[in-house]
Amino acid sequence: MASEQSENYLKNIYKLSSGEGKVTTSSLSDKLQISPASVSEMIKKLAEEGTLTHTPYKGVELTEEGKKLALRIIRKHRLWEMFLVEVLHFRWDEIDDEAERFEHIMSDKMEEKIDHALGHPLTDPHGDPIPTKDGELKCPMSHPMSDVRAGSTVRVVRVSDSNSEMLQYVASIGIALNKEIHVKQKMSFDNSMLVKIDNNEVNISSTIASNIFVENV
Amino acid sequence: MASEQSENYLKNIYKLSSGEGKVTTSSLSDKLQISPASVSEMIKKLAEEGTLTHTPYKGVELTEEGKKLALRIIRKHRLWEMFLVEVLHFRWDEIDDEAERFEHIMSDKMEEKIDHALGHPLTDPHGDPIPTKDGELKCPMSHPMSDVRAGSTVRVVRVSDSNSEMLQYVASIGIALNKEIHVKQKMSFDNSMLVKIDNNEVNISSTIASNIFVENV
DNA sequence: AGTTAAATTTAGGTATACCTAAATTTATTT
DNA sequence: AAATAAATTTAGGTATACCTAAATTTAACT
Ligand SMILES: [Mn+2]
Ligand SMILES: [Mn+2]
Ligand SMILES: [Mn+2]
Ligand SMILES: [Mn+2]
Repeated sequence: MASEQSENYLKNIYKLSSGEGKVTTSSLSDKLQISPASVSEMIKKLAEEGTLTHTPYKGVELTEEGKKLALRIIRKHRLWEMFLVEVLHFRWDEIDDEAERFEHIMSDKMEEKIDHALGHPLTDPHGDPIPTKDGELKCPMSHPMSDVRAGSTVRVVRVSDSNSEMLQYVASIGIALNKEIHVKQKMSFDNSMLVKIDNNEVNISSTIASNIFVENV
Repeated sequence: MASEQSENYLKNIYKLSSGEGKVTTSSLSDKLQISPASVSEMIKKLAEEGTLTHTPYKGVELTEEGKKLALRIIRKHRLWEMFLVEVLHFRWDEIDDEAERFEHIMSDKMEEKIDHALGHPLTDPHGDPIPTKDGELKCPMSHPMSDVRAGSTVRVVRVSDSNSEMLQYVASIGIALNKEIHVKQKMSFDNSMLVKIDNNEVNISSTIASNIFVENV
C-alpha cells in the first residue's frame, strides 16, 4: 500500500502531466507547497518503488502502475465529493478539503458502495470526469467560456475547482452545472463579458470566464 | 489539534477507565497492541499536553479536557458507524475498521451533517450510546443476557462490537437490536442457553450470552 | 527481610516525511 | 566561451511514533 503522501504526489504528478507533459521538481514543489529538496527526495523514493521514472535534473513521468494508482485516488476523491454534495448536502465550495483527506482512507468496499449509492456518476460536482475503476478517463468536449462569441448560448459542463472562493461567488450569481448562459456582450477593454443567467444580467470577469467550461447548445 | 495517534490513545484510555478506573501502561499496551515502552513514551507526551495526568509506575487518568476529546472521538466513531449502516448499507460487522480511521479525519461540519442526516441518533448500530456534542453520555440500563433467568423474555439493546466474527454469527442466527428473545432453558454444564428468536430455537454459548445486553420486556 | 518476578521507564535506534543550507548541474546571458 | 542565474540534488538535521534491550521501580513470595 502506498502511503498517504505518496498518493498525494502521484495524484498531483498525474494532474500536472495531463496539462504539461513533463513534470519537474519545482512544478510539484509549487503545487504541493513542499520545499524542492523534500520533493526531490520523495521522487527518488517513488522511483525506487516503481510508480514513476526519474531523469535527474530533467523531470518525472508516471509508470503504468503509477498512473493507475493516481487515477484510483482521483476516482475516490471525485466520488467522495459527489457524495458530500448529493447525500450530505455540502456546497460545492466546501468539499475539496474534506475529499483531500478522505481519498486516502476510503476502502475499495466504500468506493464501491458510494459509486452504487450515487448511481455510477460520470462527473463530480464541479463537472470533472470520474475515472472508472480500471483507470479509464474520458474528458467531455468543452471550451472555456472566455472563448465564446457574443450572441451565443452555451451550457455549463465544468467549473474549475481550484479556488473555493471563486466557486462560492460563481454559485451566488446563479451559475451551476448544466445551467444555460447567454453571452450578450464582450468588453474589449478588460475581456469581461455580459451574460444572462435565469433572466438576470451579470458581468463576468475574464478570469472567471476562463475557469468556466461550456458546450454549445 | 491532537494527532491521530493521540486521539486513539485518549479514546482507549477513556474506554478502559470506564471499565476499571485506573488505566495502566500494560492495559493500554494490550488494548492498542503497542509495546509498553512506546505507550510509556506517549503517556509522557500526553501528560505534557495536559490531556491526562500520569503518576509514574501507577497509571493515568484523563483530565477534563482529555475526557472531552475522547468523547468527541467516540461520538464521531459511532455516528460514522451508524451512517455506514443506515445510508451505505454496510453490515454491522464490517464497520468498525472503517470508523476507526474515519473518526480522526471527520470535520466538525461533517459530524454535524451526518448527525442531522441520521436524525440525531442516540445509539450506534451495536447499541452503544452516542455522546452528545458537549460530551454527555447516558448509558441505557441493561444487563448481559447470560444473567437472564430461564422463562423470561428480553429485548436486545446492545451487542458488544469487540469481535466482528461474533457479530456476523450473531446476526446469522437472527439476533439484532430491539429483537425480542425468549429464554427457554439454561444448561448448567456449560452455561449455554436455549433461546427462541423469531420462532426458531437456537443454542447460545455463555460467551455469546455475556456479549449480548438486554432489557426486560 | 531478602529474593525473585512483574511492571514500567529509560536508552538507543529505525522509518517517514518534512526542513534549511550547501553543493552540483543545467540554462541563460553577456 | 565565460560568467551568472536558476533549478535540482545532497548533506545534515527535526518531529512523530514506533521498536528492542537494559535499567529501574514496585509487587509478590518465601
Ligand atoms: Mn489528499
Ligand atoms: Mn472536484
Ligand atoms: Mn482510530
Ligand atoms: Mn460500535
